[in-house]
Amino acid sequence: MFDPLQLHVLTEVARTGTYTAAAESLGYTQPAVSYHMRMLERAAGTPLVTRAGRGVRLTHAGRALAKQAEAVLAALRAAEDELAGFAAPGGGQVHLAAFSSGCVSLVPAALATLRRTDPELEVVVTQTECGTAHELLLSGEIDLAVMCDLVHDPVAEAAVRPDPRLRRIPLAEDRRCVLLPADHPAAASATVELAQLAGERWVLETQRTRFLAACTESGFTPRIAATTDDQLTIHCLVANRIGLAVMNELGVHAHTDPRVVARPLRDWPRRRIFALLWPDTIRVPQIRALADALRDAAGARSS
Amino acid sequence: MFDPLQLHVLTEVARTGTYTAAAESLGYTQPAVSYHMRMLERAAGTPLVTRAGRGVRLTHAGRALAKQAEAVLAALRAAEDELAGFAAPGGGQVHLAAFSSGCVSLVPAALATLRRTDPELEVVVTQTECGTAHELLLSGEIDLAVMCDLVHDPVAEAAVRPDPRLRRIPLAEDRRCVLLPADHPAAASATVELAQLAGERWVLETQRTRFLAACTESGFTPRIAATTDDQLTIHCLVANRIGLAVMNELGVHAHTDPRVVARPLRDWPRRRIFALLWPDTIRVPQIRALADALRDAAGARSS
DNA sequence: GCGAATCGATAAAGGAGCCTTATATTTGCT
DNA sequence: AGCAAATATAAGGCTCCTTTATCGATTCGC
Repeated sequence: MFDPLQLHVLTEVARTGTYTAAAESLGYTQPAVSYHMRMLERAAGTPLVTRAGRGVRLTHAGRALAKQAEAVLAALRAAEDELAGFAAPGGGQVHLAAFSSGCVSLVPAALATLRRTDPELEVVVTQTECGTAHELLLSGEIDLAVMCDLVHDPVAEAAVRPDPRLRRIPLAEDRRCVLLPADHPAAASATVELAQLAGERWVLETQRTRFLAACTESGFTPRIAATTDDQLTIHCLVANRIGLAVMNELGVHAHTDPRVVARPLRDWPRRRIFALLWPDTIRVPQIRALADALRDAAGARSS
Repeated sequence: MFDPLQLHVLTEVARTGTYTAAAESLGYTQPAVSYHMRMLERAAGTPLVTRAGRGVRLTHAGRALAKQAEAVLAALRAAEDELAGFAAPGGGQVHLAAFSSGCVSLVPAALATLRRTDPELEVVVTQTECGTAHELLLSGEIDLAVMCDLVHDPVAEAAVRPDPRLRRIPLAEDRRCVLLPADHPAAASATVELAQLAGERWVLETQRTRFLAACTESGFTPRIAATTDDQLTIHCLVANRIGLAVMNELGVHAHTDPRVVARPLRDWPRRRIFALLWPDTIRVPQIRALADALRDAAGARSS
């Protein structure tokens, strides 16, 4: 395998026509060029230059190799150019996957922070379920996953047990909230209890087994006013007093209607939000910056 | 500039997934791979791998660089492949230019020799006048020129005065011959004198000033039977007794008709045939082989 | 033609880089 | 918990690279 440094020397010799000029152009001394050309000729197995009066002439083999050398050096420059994007302080790419609620709250906040601190950093965001985010992290397609686990939820808990080799960065705890009109009596207290709201009408998502079970535990059966899975629709229905709703705390902040407030449910299992990554990748500045921004975003939200 | 050895290490790490396997594949020890990857990361300015349990994982920068590394290594392999043709013992190319008479005599003989001694060597032959061959040699487009100078010919001598930096390899001395039927009385002697042939009819080339002047010196004016510049036509005309002809010794051997013989003219200026090349290029095996073959061909012809 | 200047070749010495052996540390599997 | 496997680190030895100094060859100007 040819040494690209020597190939560079060859191209300079070809360009300038003398060893001395090539040496000056390369910042070397003339004997260094002489040495490298000799080594290159030994590697090539054939003379590459011949003395011609004061300077040197390239042989046919020398001209052919010089031409190939240009291609090699161009490929090396291309590699350097591409890596310059990664190595640039604050630049580069980082790949992130997050579940839906995280995408509308933590991720935008973190990206807003990064826009100030690392304006050149490009974050590639993918919205997926927690299970596929975990897969993507294992396969290396993403650098960081924002996930959640549902404490005491036997179904979901089995799905998102993270690989023990991965590192968790706790971000926030997500409380289940009741969405209710701002002038509702229960809005007066900081938290609410399900039993207080036994007589209300409800706007529910399709996935409602946990909620119904909790109502049963509290001794009532909820009256259903509407069913929708769209978070924004739920907000509007509550604002127009169609009924109350339950929603994850993270989703609450995505849409702020003055007529609607959210009050956490007391004694409800909390959802833990955390980032997941390979332990050593925190050394990569881009990943570190994103992880820090996520932590900041979560901290600002919880305060 | 990245070290291609380290880029090779990177591609092997990417392929195998572990340093140990990459080291074995490369014939190194594991610490050597570890060292090179560390150096490569320092050159790249960003982490390229992260530990993932027992093995390592490439970062996005690492994967990008590995991809570029493939291109660099491919370019290096291409350079090696191309040079293999030049470095192969006996293979490669050599570029030659020769004047017309040389092309039909010395060059074919030399190439026949090379076909035996260096069957893989490719000789690129260009037929040019001596002046342009000299130019091509100076510009480096050819490696070797077969030329002639006309002793005592003031016109031609000025045109082909070779650059003093070039080296001459004498090949042969070319005598001017008379072409005559085999049963002609003058064919009995080894050489002929122009005065013997005062009564003959002649087949002449367009360029005939030298010959006419010589006839005048010998005291007669030749009778012209035909005029042509084609060497083969001249041969045929002589064979069919249309007339006699004068021809350079080199051209005589291009066509052997049993009815025709050539006899050198006495007291006629000789043409010196020589090869011209840059002094150091004789180190190149291909050029050396061709020069030797030309010398052999000239020696065999003169004997 | 002859001397000065320029260019390449070579030798020796100092230093940097690279590979190895040996050992420690981390991780995964049973 | 303990063994196996993989990476990280340290130190030694060897090679390669660059420089300084000098010589030989060639060119160009007077």
